[in-house]
Amino acid sequence: MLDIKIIRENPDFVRQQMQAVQDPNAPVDKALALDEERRSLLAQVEELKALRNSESKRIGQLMRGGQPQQADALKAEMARVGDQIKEFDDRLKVVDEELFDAMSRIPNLPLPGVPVGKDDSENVVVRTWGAPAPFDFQPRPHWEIGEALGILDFERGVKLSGSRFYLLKGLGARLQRALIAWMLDVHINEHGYSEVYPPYVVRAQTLFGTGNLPKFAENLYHDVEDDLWLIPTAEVPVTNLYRDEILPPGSLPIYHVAYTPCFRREKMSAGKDVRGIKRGHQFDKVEMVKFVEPEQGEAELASLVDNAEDIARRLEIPYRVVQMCTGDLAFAAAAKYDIELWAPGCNEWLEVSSCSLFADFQARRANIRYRPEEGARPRYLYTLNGSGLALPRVLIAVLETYQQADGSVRVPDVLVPYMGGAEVIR
RNA sequence: GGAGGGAUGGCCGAGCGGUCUAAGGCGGCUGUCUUGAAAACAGCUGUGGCAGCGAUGUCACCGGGGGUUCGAAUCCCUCUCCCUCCGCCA
Repeated sequence: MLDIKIIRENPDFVRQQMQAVQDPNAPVDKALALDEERRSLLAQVEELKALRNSESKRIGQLMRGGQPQQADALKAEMARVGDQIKEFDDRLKVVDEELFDAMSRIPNLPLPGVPVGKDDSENVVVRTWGAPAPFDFQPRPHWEIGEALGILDFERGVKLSGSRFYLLKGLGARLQRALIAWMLDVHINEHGYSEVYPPYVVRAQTLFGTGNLPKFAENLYHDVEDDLWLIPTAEVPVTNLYRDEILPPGSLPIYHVAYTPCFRREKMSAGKDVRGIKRGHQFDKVEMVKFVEPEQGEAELASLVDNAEDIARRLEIPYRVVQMCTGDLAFAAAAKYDIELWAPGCNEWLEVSSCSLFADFQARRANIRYRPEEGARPRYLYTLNGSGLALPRVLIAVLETYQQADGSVRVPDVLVPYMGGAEVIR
């Protein structure tokens, strides 16, 4: 959610930015009109309420002073004022709701440095690390490698849960567990994050705080009986940790890392990426979330991206970093970088991390503030998050990068201690 | 799942229709005293909206929402959460 004051004071700038993010129909002008109506109504109803407050006090005095006639006359008068107040309040409630709805549908403004572009074709590759090692055989895609090794089972996954579910077995399951444990350890021990184990099901209000509801409800699994929702990413519970709080001076920055499964219905991407384990309804992810002071936003984004890249570097898998142009920015993001691992078997770059700076957009929505110093007024903080990294795709990249001519897969050096010493999956 | 009890300011806690502009205490800040500190004493100490350059004014907020009333922390309805006991359970 944007600050209405920004729109009020720079309407032309905001309209122009809506063009840049390819959301020309964002209800900016509607919000402006509602804001004006709201303030006008407020001024009127508050004047009436001030009158009612003072006169009600006087009624009390008259009654105690034994002047019930005067009190009754005043009561009748205030009853009429009360009716007027009710009319204004009813109208104000409607206007408030409409304004909130309009504001909820206006996307974040991109940072000044974000390249302008209409869609993903104008995203910018900002750097590439490593070079694909040459193969002296034809590298195979992970679904072939995994099935041949007996560590991936698609058919039984479908039997249990339907399409887009699969099983990892034996050293495949262990490899994923090793990746999770190792990635968490790197972020905790070397990047300064503290680990969080959050609930995997949350209430609607929590999803609203991160912007997943109401706009993206169709991508979420929903338990109707208890009205709980399965999380689509750890970003949801972790960002909401400090919802409706004012963090005391000295709290920031806060870095959290969490491993959770993620659940997505993927109705919007039906038919895409059906092969392999690239896009399932359930996947695992290690997620980094930061709460920082506004002044540190961009520097924190840079270090967040580097923390994610570090995982790829340590795995010795070539990757590239792509900056989203204005037209491809997510709804809530002010700036966003993706990290893509090279997968030689499927012959494509796999998005394994998405690192975003939200500025105060989420903080405003979730009402997360901090007090810069003792006695100072609370300010909205800045939130950031990034995958570090998303699992099935890292698994794909490992299997395809480390595959050998005989169909076996070498275990990356950093993971061997987490694999009970196993150096090769065969 | 059953029965009962609760939710008030940073914390504890009073308040049960009008001086609530929320008692009192703790904590915090400032000042007096002191070489300094402690103690004592005095004052200050929530969040947000709107109007204003500002001083300031005004409104709202006692778990959330709705209602009764001239007037609600206080009465009524409803939801959420917490606690205690019983049952069940990894």
